[in-house]
Amino acid sequence: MGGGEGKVTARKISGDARAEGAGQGGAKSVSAKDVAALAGVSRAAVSRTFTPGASVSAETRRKVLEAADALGYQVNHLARGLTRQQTGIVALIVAKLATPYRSAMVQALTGKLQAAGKVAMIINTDQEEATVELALRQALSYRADAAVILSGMPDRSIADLCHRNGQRLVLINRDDSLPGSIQLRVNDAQAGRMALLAFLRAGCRRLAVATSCDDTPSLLARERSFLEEARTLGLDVQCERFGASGYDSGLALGERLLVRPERPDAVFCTTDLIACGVMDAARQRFGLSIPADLSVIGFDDIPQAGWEAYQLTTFTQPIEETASAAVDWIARGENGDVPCRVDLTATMRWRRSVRARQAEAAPAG
Amino acid sequence: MGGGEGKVTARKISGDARAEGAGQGGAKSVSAKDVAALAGVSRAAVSRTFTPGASVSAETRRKVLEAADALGYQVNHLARGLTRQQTGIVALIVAKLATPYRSAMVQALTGKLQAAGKVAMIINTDQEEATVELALRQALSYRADAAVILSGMPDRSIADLCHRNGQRLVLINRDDSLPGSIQLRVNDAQAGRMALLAFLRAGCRRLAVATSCDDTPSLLARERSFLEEARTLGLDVQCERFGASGYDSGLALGERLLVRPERPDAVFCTTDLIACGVMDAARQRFGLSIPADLSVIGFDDIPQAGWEAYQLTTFTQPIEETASAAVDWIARGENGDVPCRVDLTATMRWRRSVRARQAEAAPAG
DNA sequence: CTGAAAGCGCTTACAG
DNA sequence: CTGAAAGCGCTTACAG
Repeated sequence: MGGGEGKVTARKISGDARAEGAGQGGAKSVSAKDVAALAGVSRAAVSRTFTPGASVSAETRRKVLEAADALGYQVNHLARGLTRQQTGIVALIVAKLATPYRSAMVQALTGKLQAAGKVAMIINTDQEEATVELALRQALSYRADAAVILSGMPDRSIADLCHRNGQRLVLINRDDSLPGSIQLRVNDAQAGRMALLAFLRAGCRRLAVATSCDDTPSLLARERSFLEEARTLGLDVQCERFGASGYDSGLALGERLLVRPERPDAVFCTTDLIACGVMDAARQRFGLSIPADLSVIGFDDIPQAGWEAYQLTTFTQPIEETASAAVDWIARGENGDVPCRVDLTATMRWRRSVRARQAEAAPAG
Repeated sequence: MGGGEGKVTARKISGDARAEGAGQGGAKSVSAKDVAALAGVSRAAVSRTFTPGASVSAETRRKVLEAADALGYQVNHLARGLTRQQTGIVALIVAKLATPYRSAMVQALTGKLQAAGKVAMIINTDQEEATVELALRQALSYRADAAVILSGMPDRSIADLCHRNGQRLVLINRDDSLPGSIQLRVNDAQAGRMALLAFLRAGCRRLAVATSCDDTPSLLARERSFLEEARTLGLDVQCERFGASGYDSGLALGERLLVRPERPDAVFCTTDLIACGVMDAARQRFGLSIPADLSVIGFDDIPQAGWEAYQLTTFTQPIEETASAAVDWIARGENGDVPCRVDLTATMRWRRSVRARQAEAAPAG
């Protein structure tokens, strides 16, 4: 399964002797018992030394710490998790992790989780389908205190299972709300409307939206709100939908849209990646110039949107805020039978892909 | 710490009752004992049912499975890890996860780990410095079977601690070799030489390299090999070094290089991100055209290198192969007192940022 | 094939 | 403050 082109050459390195320490194979690690023995105290004493707020005398503590250090002792969080009611593990369930937006979110989440004394376990759902359920079961197996769902949507029964087992759920931009979970949402719908208005103010009249076939709640909300606002204003919008929401789809979408007789002069892309593709198609394949011939607005504000070659006007995802809200809720650990919802806002980031406001253009002929 | 601009509005959702199941707070999850009771068998029987290859009669197995399903039982991997000598957890130690190359590696690693029945725990070392050691200690706390180091380099003493505790180390593009570890390396040095030769064949004569101040082994090897090969051939190379290895540094590096009186006609960038920055600086700030006025070669083959706006000639990192090699070694679980090394190769990917071969140019005046 | 029992490494009332 | 003991949920020889 791992094949590919890079040639692999393995060889043993002779040198370097073996580590001084313990023998062969899966070495047993040092336990509290060992430390207790060396320090001349009880196992309980060493446990207390490593439990913030437990009562140990300074002297005992010193002896324990010394012995622990000498032995290289680390408290075993697995065993601790078995005893206490929580493990400190939080599962991040995610597909297509290498995408700019996703990886930024995962970076923020792992960093903040760490700062809060938790640790992230990542469960990759790229593989087979219908795996959100499997992922959640795996999280359950490791007794994760919580699971953060970045991709896919668990159905009710598995969510209930999590809830029954005390595993809390945070749903990022998913639409259902589930018992014992928190739902983090961004203002996708508002963004769609703002994009439309921005185009109109710029004097654009041949409107289009480019989106993918991934029907995530966010993408749908962006698309629909743009369309609805247009309908309200009695405007026509050409809508093209294709593939996954990546750069390549953007390229294809750009081609399809720009080849039309009624060539759009503005396109709202539900994703920055799509927008970059659309821009490249416009420039390289149609010789168009942006924003003079075509205005583009994206969503996400991935790093590439700010690159000189794009300078894309877009909506910046509140990644830090989202991650903070998730981690705070997890760390707070309230009983959470009542579903909770937090609304975050993606704010518009003006760059140079929308032409400057200009007088109402005469209807293009 | 998590502040920022997005406005946050939280509110409770009233509806939806509470889940039918267990009561308030950190619900206790169902254990093998519960299943055993319901199925009318011993705890050992349920354990065996979930242990591949253990001996259970079909009838017992059926009863157990039925009860387990009814109760929503999941074996507790933490408890299992306590008993068996391994937990199935592998720690990924990484900084700057949101970078294209890093996130692709993490995606590959998590996917393959999962396929091999392991699970990835990610330890983010963005925060404070000197945290590789802390990260490794955390991995030890969770009794990770292995730790994969993508960023930073642990010093000898902590590596020994890992080894003594039976935690195996995989080092991706780090230069030291450590006991009980595997070292995965890519042919950076060869790449540097190939890049130089490619420029020469294209007729470029005013050579430069653009790199960052991150002194990772890989970056250094790429830079040095390019420089040395040039020296061997008696050629001069302008070398510019700046910041971290991202797009912004590339922009700055491009400016610094292109403003020089002896303007380079070829620049080898130790990273694709830097290359994209250099290309944008060349085009947008100097009105240069690529490859006519300037040839560029990068390294990594991140997705953006293939975007129409760049079409960057680069070296593609053997990400899948690297991840496979790492996971195979981890899964194999050999005793590993002897350090092991695997050499992978990044192959050159020709695109359009190097001008076509041309007759030896008359020495530019 | 199956169950009783010991053990993995920790924590936490419970006495002192 | 401190230790002995029970318990967290599982697995694995050991007998049967």
